[in-house]
Amino acid sequence: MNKKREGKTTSKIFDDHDHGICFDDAIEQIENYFLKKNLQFTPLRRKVFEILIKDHKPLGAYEILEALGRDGFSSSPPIAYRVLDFLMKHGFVHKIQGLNAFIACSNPNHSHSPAFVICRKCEKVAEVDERKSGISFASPNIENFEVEKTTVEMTGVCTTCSSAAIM
Amino acid sequence: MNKKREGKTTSKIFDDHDHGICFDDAIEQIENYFLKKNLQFTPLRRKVFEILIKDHKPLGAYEILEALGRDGFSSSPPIAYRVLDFLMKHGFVHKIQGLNAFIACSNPNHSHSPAFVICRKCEKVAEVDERKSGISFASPNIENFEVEKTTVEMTGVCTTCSSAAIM
DNA sequence: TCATAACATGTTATAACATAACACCTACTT
DNA sequence: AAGTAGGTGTTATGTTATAACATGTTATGA
Repeated sequence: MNKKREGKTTSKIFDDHDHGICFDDAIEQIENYFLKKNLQFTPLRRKVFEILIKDHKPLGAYEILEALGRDGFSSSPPIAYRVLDFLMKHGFVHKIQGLNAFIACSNPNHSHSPAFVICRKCEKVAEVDERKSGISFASPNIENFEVEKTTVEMTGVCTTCSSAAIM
Repeated sequence: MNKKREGKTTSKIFDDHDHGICFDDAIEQIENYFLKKNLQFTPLRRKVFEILIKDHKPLGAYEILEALGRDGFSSSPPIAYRVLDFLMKHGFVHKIQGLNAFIACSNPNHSHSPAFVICRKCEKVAEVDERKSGISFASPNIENFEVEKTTVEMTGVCTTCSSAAIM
């Protein structure tokens, strides 16, 4: 999965991080959140979240179902969609519309209007912070329209892919 | 379809316009473009574009297929998807990811990275101009990542809907 | 003019994504 | 105990999209 670690320039935005820390942090965060809000962090919900945070890339609902099946859970479609809806509602999972796929949230504030950068070659996805990325959205209020949710997805090619291939 | 035209405040962004002018303009524009680029504006392509620009709201591929069928065209799925892909490639149609639907472009410069405002109640969609709307995207270049296409969709409730209903 | 290449459309079948509807179980409440 | 709410399981089906191949049409050039 991480074939290109030797020497090549890598895009900052897709930089690796310590999966161990990332994973543990994320689990702790979600546990605290559920505790505080008096929500059930059931084995199924935990497993779905773990599957997503482990892979750290967007997974289709049916991929998640396969993983669930391998781990002894039921794997009929509603199982995945229900849990995903629930986790999305609380900001721990986001849907990447352009890929019909789901990704664990990597943002500690659980924005409900994240922005994503998607490499159309390796399908890696990065959740970007407004500030850091240089992207900026003006007020979410557009002339009498109340914006509840903003979907922002930037598709292109990451440096690793563009430098590695003949295009 | 346009039940609320009497007196209520309407959201500027969804303001009505002269469909006749809009339609004619759009057809003329696309004709000119195809001519200039030496592309074929075939009856099928024309019809699909007309269906979209007439309705002036996002239509699902299968809705377009029904309309095609009613007008004597073939209505098997690939027909619609192929034409839609073609029209999208040239910027005359956009896909609204959040609705799995397609809409004719209302922007004369055929941006390939438009922004949309979507009312989740009436499902009206407006294509907004960066400048006018107060939305702004910074450079499409994010640290070594070449952005090719940006999807921006803002979902919420328009004034007409929020003032009309009990929510 | 006929071969051919490129493009456009037609058709069948199927893949991929998502939800409706109902059943059952558990935990908590009154 | 009966009632309610939340969570999961299951079957069936609905919706969206594409693969693969067949046929037609137009432009080009030998």
